[in-house]
Amino acid sequence: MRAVALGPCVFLLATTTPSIGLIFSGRVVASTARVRRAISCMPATPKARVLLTCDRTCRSNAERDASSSEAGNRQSRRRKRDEVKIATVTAPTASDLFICNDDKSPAVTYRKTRRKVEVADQASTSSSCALTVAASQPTRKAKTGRTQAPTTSDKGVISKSARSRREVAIGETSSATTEVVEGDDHGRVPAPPDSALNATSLMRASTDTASAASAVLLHTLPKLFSATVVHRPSKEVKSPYLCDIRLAGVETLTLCHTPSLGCSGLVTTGATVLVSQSTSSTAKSSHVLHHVLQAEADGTSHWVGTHPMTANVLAQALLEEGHVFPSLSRIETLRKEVTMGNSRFDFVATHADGSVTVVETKNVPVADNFDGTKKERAALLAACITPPDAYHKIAIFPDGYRKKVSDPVSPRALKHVQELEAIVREGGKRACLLFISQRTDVASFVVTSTDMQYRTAVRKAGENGVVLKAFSVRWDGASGRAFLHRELPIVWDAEGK
DNA sequence: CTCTCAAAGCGGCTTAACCA
DNA sequence: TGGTTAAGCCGCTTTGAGAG
Repeated sequence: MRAVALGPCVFLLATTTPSIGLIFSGRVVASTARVRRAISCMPATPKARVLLTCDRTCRSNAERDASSSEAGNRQSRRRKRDEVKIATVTAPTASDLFICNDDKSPAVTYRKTRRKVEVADQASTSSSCALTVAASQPTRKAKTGRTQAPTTSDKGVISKSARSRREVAIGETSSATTEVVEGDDHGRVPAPPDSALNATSLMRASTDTASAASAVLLHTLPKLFSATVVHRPSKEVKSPYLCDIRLAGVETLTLCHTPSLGCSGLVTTGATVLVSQSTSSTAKSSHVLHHVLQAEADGTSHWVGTHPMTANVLAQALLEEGHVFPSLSRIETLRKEVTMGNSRFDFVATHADGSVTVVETKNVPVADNFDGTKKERAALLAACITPPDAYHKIAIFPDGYRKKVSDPVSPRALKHVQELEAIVREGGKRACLLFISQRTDVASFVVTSTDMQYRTAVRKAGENGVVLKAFSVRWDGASGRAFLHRELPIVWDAEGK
């Protein structure tokens, strides 16, 4: 295959045999992996059109699944993957294999680069339609897409980011259809007029996009809907991963997936939340919970991101944009979910100078004015200690349920730290523990003193060379946009060191 | 009190199967 | 035989129920 000679052109990716191929000028010339490599060889191409489709004559995955024992979830996921897909990519990279479009929804989102692709001329046929790229908020429908299955040649490899998300943020227009909750620099939003927190009242249209435009956009979620948690776990399905919510303006209860479960007490009865519609046809719930509104004593409130997977997406963006390692050479490739030793680490970054950094990300949803046990807090209150500034809380990790006080909150997290330290000790690689707090009311980060096993392990790892970083992220309410807020200092003692 | 199990959803990895 | 994909497995996340 003459990959380099392809130039700006129309790619047609189609399954002809059970293999997926690249059709160029109507002829199958390559398989998926070769397409990836072909695209990676075209850095000078300003724009290419990509059509992912499926030859219905071949035996589909759905048919295979129907005859297998595992017919449920995967069958649906693969059926989606087999649907016709149309997309265009600007300055294509190896990771720009596009996904999922159908004739009802012209919008396409590629999950890893989070770009939205729109069909400019909907009247066009699939083989000749003109397509344009728009860096704006993906639609809910677009999220249904999935990437093509990774090939053995380049599993999990994400190419260097094609362009800065900062540029994307600046280039955004006001075309987004969802209403926006604009907060101040702390991400605070004003309290509603009545005492009951009503997210709908907070979702006023934005009149000032300047602050958002100058910020570093890290991620954009699909359209979000306001709701209130009624039961968790759900009364209908007794899984801790599901809750009953009441969507704004809807009387009946709706089943919602809560991937972070109770999120240390944040997602509880009465909580105001933002949810997206589930895109899985096999999911038991129709919606997925993303943010919870945390009220402050002074009447303001903050959106707190609770979705643990989003923390990884945010971490990826921070890594790719050079915010985590500003003094190191840029990251060339970023592999996700890489198994090393007995653990699987979130990212392995290869820098331009050939050095390698192993990164483990932790979502830090919890923040408080005080890090300690309930007993210690009661003692402080009894001593009439003045409450600290509500907007200078500490992001605290970990904070979770445990059976025994002597147990670590998260044995896995402890294992990860110890293995990161081992990686540094072996030499040849850098290791980093990256904490992501999806809230803006925090001024610093601590590893909780209520889990001394983990705290000691992290501190020891840091002393032995593991890079410890913490960032806070500002969520723009219902617009679903996440911006870098600040890097948080990691505090170990009362002197702030 | 302690331990085990299960719950939903996502996505990477391994192995088997298939095709040119 | 080499290349590629499908199928299945597993890790990850937190909490509550039930058994011993």
